[in-house]
Amino acid sequence: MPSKVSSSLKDGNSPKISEATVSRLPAYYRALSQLADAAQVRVSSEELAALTGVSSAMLRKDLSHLGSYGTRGVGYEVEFLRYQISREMGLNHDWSVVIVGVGNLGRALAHYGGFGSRGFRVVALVDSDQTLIGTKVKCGAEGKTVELLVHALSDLEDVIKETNARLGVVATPAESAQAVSDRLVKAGIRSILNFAPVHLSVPEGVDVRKVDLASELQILAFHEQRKAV
Amino acid sequence: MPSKVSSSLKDGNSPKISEATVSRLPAYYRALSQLADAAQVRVSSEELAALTGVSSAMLRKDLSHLGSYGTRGVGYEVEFLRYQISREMGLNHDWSVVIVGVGNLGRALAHYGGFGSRGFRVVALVDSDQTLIGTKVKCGAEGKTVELLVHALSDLEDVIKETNARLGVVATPAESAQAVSDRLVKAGIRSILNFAPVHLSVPEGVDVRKVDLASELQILAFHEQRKAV
DNA sequence: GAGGATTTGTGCTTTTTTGCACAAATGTGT
DNA sequence: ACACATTTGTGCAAAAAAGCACAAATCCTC
Repeated sequence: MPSKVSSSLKDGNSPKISEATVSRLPAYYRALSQLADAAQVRVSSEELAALTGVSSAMLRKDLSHLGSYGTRGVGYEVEFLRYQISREMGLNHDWSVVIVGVGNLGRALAHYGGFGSRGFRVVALVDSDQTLIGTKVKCGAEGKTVELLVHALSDLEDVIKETNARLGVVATPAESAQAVSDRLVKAGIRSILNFAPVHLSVPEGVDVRKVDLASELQILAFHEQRKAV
Repeated sequence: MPSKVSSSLKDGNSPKISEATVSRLPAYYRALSQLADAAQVRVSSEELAALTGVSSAMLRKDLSHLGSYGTRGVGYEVEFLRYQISREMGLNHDWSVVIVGVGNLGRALAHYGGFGSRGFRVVALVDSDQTLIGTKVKCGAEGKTVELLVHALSDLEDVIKETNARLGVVATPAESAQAVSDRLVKAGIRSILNFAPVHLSVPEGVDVRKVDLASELQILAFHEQRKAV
């Protein structure tokens, strides 16, 4: 409990880390994991920057916001830095994820191995399609697959309560996304990853990140068109 | 048709439109399509901003970069503005997409209906898995599904040449992503959408956009952790 | 056709993000 | 123990993005 004077910043122990930095931390974390797998002990800002596609100066500044974890003239200890980032981002414990919408995308997400290996566990699948409810879907990558029952959308609140899910993934059609989002929020979810191509309005205090596949292609198309002389 | 002098900007017809603006245009486009479907004729910056989750001032400034397509005191003509954006982004003609990697994610992307309806056509599937090569995979949403043959990775260059694909999607495991990217570039692809959790290095002139599902969850987890008091 | 109500387009300010350059700190070799 | 080669951490400058506020333009009513 922070009882100290909160300097001039928000609260006691969150030194306010910029959004741009936060969005790059996962890339650093991934690269460090890769280096650790290769049994590399130390890494320089230059090398880590190259692996993640940022400038070394930016990397150093980003990391400096977490603390002074490097050694001048030497570099960073791979394992130590990786741990510090994971701690800062709350990846030292698993996060439970509920996926709403078990269509093609929802199933692909459930299967996706990248989650499990990076601190996330899909604990529940929900859909409104009567032909899907009650069926079982394989979750997780090769290592440890689990079969999960598809629950009815009407049971959403109970499912969230029972599984203690903290993160919600919306993989429904655009039409139902806002309604699903509302129910997720009502059930206590305050962090949502939205794959539906609509903007979700949520109350203050709830975070939404949007992944819009078609938008990404459109942005590429825009630049591609400019290239053609 | 505005044939007037192009003010004092860069070159003849590319008035340099900021990256932040470009990244928001797809959202405007989608919202306008939605309004058009609902047969709405006019829209104010306030309304369109609400639909897309930006401030009305920012929306107006974004649109002003494309040209002066609104009418003061009235708003914007939905269809007209939609057309202007689609033209600016090159969505008035279809873009051919080749997907490399036909795993869970690749298949989900192939199925994904959002592409077809927004100017993109998946024209080729490629994989290195011998058990997949030669099989057929359904592409596109309900409306018009097409079955596509999965080609061998070794035929990548030919496939791209024959299908005239301009956009490449990398949906392979992290290990093979860089090699695939290199070959896409060598085959003439200059716009890549990367779903593999690695940074792709590409030569000057090639654009890469990255979609990292686990990263998105990690960013949410970071904020979620800060919420918990 | 004049006045009032809207709503866009944009100059200016503030904030955020990136980039540069170098001092401070560490290790090394003699 | 001392000069030297590295490499981090960071103050400051530049650039990009976001936000504010209001003049300009349009429509509507009487």
